[in-house]
Amino acid sequence: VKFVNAESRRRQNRRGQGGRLRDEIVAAAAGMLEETGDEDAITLRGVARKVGIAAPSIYGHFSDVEGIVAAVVAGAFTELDTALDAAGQAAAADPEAHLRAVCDAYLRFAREQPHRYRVMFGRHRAAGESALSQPRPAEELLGSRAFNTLVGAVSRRTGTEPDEGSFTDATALWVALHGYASLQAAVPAFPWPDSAEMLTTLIERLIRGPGPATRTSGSR
Amino acid sequence: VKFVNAESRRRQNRRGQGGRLRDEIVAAAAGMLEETGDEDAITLRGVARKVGIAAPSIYGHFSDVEGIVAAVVAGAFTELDTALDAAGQAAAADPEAHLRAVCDAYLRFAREQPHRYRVMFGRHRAAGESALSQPRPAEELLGSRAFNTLVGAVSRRTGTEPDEGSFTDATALWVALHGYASLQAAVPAFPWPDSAEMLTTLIERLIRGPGPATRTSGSR
DNA sequence: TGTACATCAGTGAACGCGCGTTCACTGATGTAC
DNA sequence: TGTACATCAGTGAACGCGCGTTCACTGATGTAC
Repeated sequence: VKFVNAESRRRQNRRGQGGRLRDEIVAAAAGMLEETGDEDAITLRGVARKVGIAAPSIYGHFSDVEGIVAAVVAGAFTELDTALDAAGQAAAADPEAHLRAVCDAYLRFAREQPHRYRVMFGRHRAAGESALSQPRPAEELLGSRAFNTLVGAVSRRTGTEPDEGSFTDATALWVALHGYASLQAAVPAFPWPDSAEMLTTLIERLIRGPGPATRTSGSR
Repeated sequence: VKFVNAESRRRQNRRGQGGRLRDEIVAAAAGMLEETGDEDAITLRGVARKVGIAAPSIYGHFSDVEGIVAAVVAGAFTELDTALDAAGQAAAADPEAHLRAVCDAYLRFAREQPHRYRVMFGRHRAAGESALSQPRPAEELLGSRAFNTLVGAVSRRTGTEPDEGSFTDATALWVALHGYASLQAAVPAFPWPDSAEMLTTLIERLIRGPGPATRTSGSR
């Protein structure tokens, strides 16, 4: 009996192509998105042209253009996860600096790749889409690792185990970070505070520090 | 001398058309956007088909499809302004309820017309675009009336005149409202708090109440 | 008041273009004997 | 080791489609005399 199973049926990459062409397609699409600023500039023929292959060659790797965009988005989420982790580890010593570094990395990611960031969160997914029909766990979890990094940073800062409170805090912080990043890109004419100032305001107000959990929140 | 000036050169509407057709075009485009969820479903031929006119008839009112989208966006901003004002006036008595009503109206607008809302703030405008070339004051100020309504509601709540502090507070609140509204639409699988709960959290933490301006903000 | 004329909002046919997709194919790679 | 064959990633030509845009036009409306 030879090594015959589902695993060994996979084709090996020929002459460096195969798996590599797939990556080149995704990279070309990501480049076109960031250069043109328009996700509809990602066309099957356009991508093929940029990669230097014939248009039908795409079909060996993606069944349609939506699949390419999905791969671009998935790659961007992986990069975001990595960026937040790296920033957090670089400032692991001090909980306050740690949280701030993670938030700062989030804003930097959005600022440096505005269009990829926009496509990550700008397309409205249907509510039941991921749950019904095909269970696509990878897609369902997109961004959850980054969010967990944020929850961890928040709970370290508040000096608690990750719990409901740090989840609520991290949600509020995420919402504010996303709002700042996307509005700043969409409405550059607004007199925005710079990101350092904004981060100070948001973290100070949204995240409970360690110690007694009292908070002055208005006179009522 | 007859009444000859720039004003009187304007054509009068023929048989109810003219100005009315322009409105029908914008309404059809807005409907297509909200129905399909895709701003690129707004094509010149598609809009003409929906209105029931020949495609070239559009050119009498818009020079290109981008002009139609711009009109849809401008109309949406006017509606948002109106909605926030109306909600504020309906709850004018109590400053806390007033602010909450304005924020609630903002979230409701985004929830009820998710795609129009997305297009309002989802397209990245170039930084110098509005300032350079053609000065388009109307476009430059899109959304500023709604923001001013928010600043006013915040300063009433904090019991101050609109100043730098209420501007900062309103900015933080806007950022959070936008982030919540757009992320909820983009990532419906996330376990979002409902909007009442989210509003309570955000207003409580981001807006200073009246009275002594002390705030507990962590131990450092 | 009547008539000839100017205006102009909207039409219908036609165009060239880039798109996604299909199809039979090519030719290098890897394998069975 | 050598040879015939199977595999399959990628090709090039061709298609039908919806698009934006042009052009000469139509026909109702309003106006000058």
